[in-house]
Amino acid sequence: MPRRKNIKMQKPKIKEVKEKNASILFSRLKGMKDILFDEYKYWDLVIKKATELARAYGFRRIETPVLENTKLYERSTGKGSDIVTKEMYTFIDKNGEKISLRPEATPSLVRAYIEHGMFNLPQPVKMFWLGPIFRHDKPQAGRYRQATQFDLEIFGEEAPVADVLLILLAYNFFCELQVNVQIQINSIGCEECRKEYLVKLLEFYKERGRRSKLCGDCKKRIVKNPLRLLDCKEEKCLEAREEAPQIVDYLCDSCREHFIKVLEYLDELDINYNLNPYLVRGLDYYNRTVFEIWAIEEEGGAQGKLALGGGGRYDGLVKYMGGRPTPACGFAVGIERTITKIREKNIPLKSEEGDLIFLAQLGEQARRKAFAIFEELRRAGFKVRQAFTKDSLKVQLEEANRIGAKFSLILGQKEVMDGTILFRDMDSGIQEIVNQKRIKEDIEKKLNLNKGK
RNA sequence: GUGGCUAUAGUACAACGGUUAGUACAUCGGGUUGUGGUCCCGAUGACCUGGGUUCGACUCCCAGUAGCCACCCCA
Repeated sequence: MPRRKNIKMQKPKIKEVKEKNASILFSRLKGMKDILFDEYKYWDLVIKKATELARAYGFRRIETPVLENTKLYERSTGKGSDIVTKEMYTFIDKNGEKISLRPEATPSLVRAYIEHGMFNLPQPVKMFWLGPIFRHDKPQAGRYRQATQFDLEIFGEEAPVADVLLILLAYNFFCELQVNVQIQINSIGCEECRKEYLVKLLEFYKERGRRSKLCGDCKKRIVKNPLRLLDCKEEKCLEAREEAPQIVDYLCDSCREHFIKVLEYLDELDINYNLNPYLVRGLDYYNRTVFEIWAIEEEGGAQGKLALGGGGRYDGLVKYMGGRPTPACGFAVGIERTITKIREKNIPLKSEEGDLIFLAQLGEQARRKAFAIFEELRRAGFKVRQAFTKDSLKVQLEEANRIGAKFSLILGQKEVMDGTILFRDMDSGIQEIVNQKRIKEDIEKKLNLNKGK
């Protein structure tokens, strides 16, 4: 027993599982998830939709390494952000370099834009990205330590259309997957107007002792990151917030104009949005337009403002990261959360597979022959399935039934002898004997007949 | 980091302070030797770990661990 204690202390993540023969198995790490067979149909659907839409809007795919230098995130995501201070998987590489598993996509994409001289490409550069991100957060509903994001970025376009294009794409993504969402949108202005606003905001909180009524966190925020005061969900803070000045009233002329344009487009496109003066985002690099995509609760679900995606404009980041001054904006969608929503709605998914044909065999000789037939049919483009590891016909037909095969081809000793094969209709159970040479033509004919029904 | 709830076969759930811990689905095998979907029969398979209370704990208590959920934050 003391032996086990030692193991536990050295490798706290390894969980022992008792088994008959006392072998040790390893279980998943906290917050990590296996995607099993049945769930994959949702992934296929969502990823296909994401890729299709991104291409339709002129975005091109890019992938970046899972590991990056930690400094990349410290500089872009922000040294003060929660992501960098407490959620990153960071460790020292064998060569002494401090590296991190990517907690989000944007920094890598900014890096790639600069590193590959993409400012020499025709602007704007529109890219999409699909892959895992890692955050050492405490897992709960819709939150994993490894999550998958669908991310889009537009570099080199200052016009409000770029913001709108992203929102439109995101919105369509969810609509077409039949997930009801609402866009939450706000503008947090540029450095100039935000500065002015923050002065007003602080004044407001100092008045009438409002400050003393805030929750502990907010008392810290007031010094460190006052914008986030608007974000707090504590009741007393919500109360104080009610009469607080709103940033939209303090935007400078160009920021206001930009924001109004965005909203005008959204109105015209009939996108369901909510102008949310309290929406600010946690990452340091945003300016002007910020938005989140919230799932609309189906029924009675009082709370649950689960963000399915979020993004905004970050005009200063590329320059800050060492590139040329380049306006940019982007957004990310959480794939796992999207899938959760789709599953909640119980929308029946059509299976991607078409008409399946099952090839059964009986006896060693038949099995050899069946291999050849299988290859021939497969190469001809038929969707043939088999269970060559099984001997009994009963088991094979069970399998055929399980996968929903339209027809089964049965090849036994007798059929091998006289060059025929049995053709069984799985719905009716009617069988006929067919010449092996005519299999393909016959399948074709039957499948067509079947469609006619 | 803070708080709440839970812990029984692969999955979903039961039960009990005491002797063979049930049920459903799944899995495997059978219902005469070459025929699936229904039905019938059978088999495999579980009490998170440690301590305490007790004559006796899967059951009660405590701790640990894990999972779920909420806060925080976010996708």
